[in-house]
Amino acid sequence: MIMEELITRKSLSDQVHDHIKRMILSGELKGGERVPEASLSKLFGVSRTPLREALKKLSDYGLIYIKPRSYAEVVIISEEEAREIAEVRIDLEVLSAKLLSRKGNPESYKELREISQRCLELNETGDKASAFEMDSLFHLSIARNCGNSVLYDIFEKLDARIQLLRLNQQLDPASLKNYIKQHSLLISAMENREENLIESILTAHIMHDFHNSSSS
Amino acid sequence: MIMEELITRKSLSDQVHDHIKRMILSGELKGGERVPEASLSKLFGVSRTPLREALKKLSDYGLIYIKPRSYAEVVIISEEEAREIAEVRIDLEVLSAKLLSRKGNPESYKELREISQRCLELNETGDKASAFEMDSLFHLSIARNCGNSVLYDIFEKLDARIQLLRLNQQLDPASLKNYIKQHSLLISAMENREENLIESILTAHIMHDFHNSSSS
DNA sequence: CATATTCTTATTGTATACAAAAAACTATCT
DNA sequence: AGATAGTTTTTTGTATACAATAAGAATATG
Repeated sequence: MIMEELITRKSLSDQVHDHIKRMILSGELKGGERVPEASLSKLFGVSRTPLREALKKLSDYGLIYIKPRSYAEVVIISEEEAREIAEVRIDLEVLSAKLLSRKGNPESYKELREISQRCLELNETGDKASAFEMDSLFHLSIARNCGNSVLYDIFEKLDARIQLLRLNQQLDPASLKNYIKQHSLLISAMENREENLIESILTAHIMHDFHNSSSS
Repeated sequence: MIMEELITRKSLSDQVHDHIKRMILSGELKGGERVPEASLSKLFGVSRTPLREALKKLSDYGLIYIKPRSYAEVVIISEEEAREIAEVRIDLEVLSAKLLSRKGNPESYKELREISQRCLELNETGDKASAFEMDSLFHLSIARNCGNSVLYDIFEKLDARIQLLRLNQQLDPASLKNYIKQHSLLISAMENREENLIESILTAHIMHDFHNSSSS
């Protein structure tokens, strides 16, 4: 993974995309804020061409809204859309988890346990943002290893908006700890190939995330 | 829908995108064929800028593969990926159909019946390509009216590759007629809110499509 | 003959310039 | 004050030019 970044130096477009994405997901760029090509290209020291491509990609990920011929702004996810995202998310993740459990690859479970552990540790240190980032990696890991790359690609895109929704989340470490601990239950259910259990745990887990994300 | 196209004249990027998409889905541009910016921009009489944006979008839809810094070509969907697409497709469509049946909007069923009817008629006249196009509209209509636009957006993207897979399909009108007739069964199941039936009909329907698409 | 190696060409990545459209502002009028 | 019309400014859409890189061809080498 690190190797890849070393050998294939990214295009300016991608670098700028990553940078702006981080700005949005960190809250530095807030919902509704404009994302003008000119000023941002100046800020990054690149021309409008790669910046424009970066904006297009951000819009694909649902992080900005481009109003044609006018301007682009960071999206504000409505209550309704948050509900829709959670609905699709449950569906896709349940499928991923079931597929992964059918494969039954021990390596995958090991990876999941490690991520889950790091998630707990980050929460202990009070770094909520990083803990959530790690939580996303947990869910992405399931999709990545489930044996369906088309599914992964779809979910990876959806994940951007899932992370965006969490920005408003005001959760005390105790509740978050509770949330993270559900990961272990899910892993066990997958290992035992109990598909009904997988579905109920994951649904509850995601709904927990959803209710905290959209409350504020 | 027609209104929209009239009032918002599309950007060159989008026009070019639509044009190339049609070229690919009609078979005019075949899998593996290169899609160079220079020659195509010349062909359409536009500059490389909008053409480049069109290619980027086509790549988002999974219709071309862009090899960074080198060239782009029309994708060839592997057997493995075709399987993955079918797997995700079943999952998303079953969810859409269930959601639609829970809403129970009569208008939606009316629309589905009309599309299905036109689908049959097109097959009668021997216009297989148009019949398939109409079949895509049938499935897209379910997703559009299911009450989850996030789900629709995802499925709409997947549909491009579903259509691409059908290019190799060699199906006699009788088998196709059989396939299209399953639409009515699905509509009934949705109207009666029999979710298990919805799932089994749709799964069989899509697998039918899948097997015929990936056989050649 | 197969395999490196160099050279040429094709193709993309990025910067820049200009035109067109929309947004923001200002002055005016009711 | 609020709406309206006209003007200015901002911002995007597109064309074009140049640089950098990869592909393909020609040439050398074992």
